[in-house]
Amino acid sequence: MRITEVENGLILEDVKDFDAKHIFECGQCFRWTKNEDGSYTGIAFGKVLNVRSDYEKGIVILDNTNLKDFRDIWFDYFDLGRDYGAIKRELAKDPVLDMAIKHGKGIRILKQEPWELLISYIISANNSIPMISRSIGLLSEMYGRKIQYKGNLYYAFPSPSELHEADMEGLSLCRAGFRCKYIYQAVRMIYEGKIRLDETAEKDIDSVREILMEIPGVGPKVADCIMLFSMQKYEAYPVDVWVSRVTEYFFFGRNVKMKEIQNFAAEKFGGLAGFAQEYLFYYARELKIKM
DNA sequence: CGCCAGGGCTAGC
DNA sequence: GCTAGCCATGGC
Repeated sequence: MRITEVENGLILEDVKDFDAKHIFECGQCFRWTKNEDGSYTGIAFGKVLNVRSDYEKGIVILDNTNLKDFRDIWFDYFDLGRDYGAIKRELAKDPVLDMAIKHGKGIRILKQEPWELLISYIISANNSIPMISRSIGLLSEMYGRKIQYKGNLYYAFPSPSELHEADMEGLSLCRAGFRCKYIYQAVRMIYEGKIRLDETAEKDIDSVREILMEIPGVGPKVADCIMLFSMQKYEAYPVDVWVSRVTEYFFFGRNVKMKEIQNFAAEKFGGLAGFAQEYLFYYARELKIKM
C-alpha cells in the first residue's frame, strides 16, 4: 500500500479488497451515509471522515484526515493489516460462500468502538436499520460533541459521561421505544465501571459473551455483534433474522433452532465465521431471501 | 387493519 | 433448560 498526503487528506494506492459501498452498506455500521458523488461520509472516534474507493484500481481516497490519524485510527478501523484475499479464498471453497463473496467482495470488518456498538446494538433489537441509524443519530445530536466539515454539522457519538447526563425523558426522544430503558441502565453500568469494556474485550469469546449479557438489552445476538464488530472476535457468528434465513435456506433447507445454526457455523467456518456471516448477511439482503 | 424490523425479557412449564 | 407472548416505533 502506498500513501500520499494531499490537501486535508490521503490517497491510498495498491489497496486490496476494499469497496466503500460494501463496507458501509453491509450492515455492520450505522453512521455512514452516501453522498451524491458516490463517496461516503461518516463519524467514528470523534472524527468526521470522507471515503471514496475504486475496487478495481485499488485506490482509496480519504478526506478530512492526516497521516497521524491514519496511523492511530483509520488503519485499524478499516482492518488494513488483514489479508482479506486469503480469507475469501478459504471461504470460497464452499459454493454458497463463493456466490456471497462475489456480491460483497470488498467487505472489510470495521474495528469500531465497543461503547458505541453496545448502545447501537441494544437499539438494533427487533428494529429496522433506518430506524437504528436514526436513533443513534438523534442520541448523538442531543448528547454528542459537534464537529464541522465542509460547512455541515456532524455529531460524535456521546461518551459514557455525556450519555449519563440524560434522564429517561431525554433518552426517549431518540425514538428507540422500549429499548430506551435498556440504554439508560447500560449507560449506568458502564459509567459506574461495573463492566469495563476494554478489559472485557481481552477475554475469550465465551467469557466476553457472558459478561456482555449481564447488561440489560444485551442477549446472545447483540453480544455477538459487539464482539465481532468491535472486539475482533472473528469466530462470532451473530444470528439475526437474515443470517438465520440465509443459513437455513442454503445449508439446511428447513427451519432450525439458533443453537443448530451456531454449531454449524463454528464447525463449517471456524475462526472465519464472522467474515462468512458478513458476506452471507449482505448477500441475503441483496437476494431479499424470505422463508 | 395487518405484518415486519440485525431480539431480549419474563412468566410459565 | 425451553417456549410464547409481549414490547415502542415506524414503514409498507
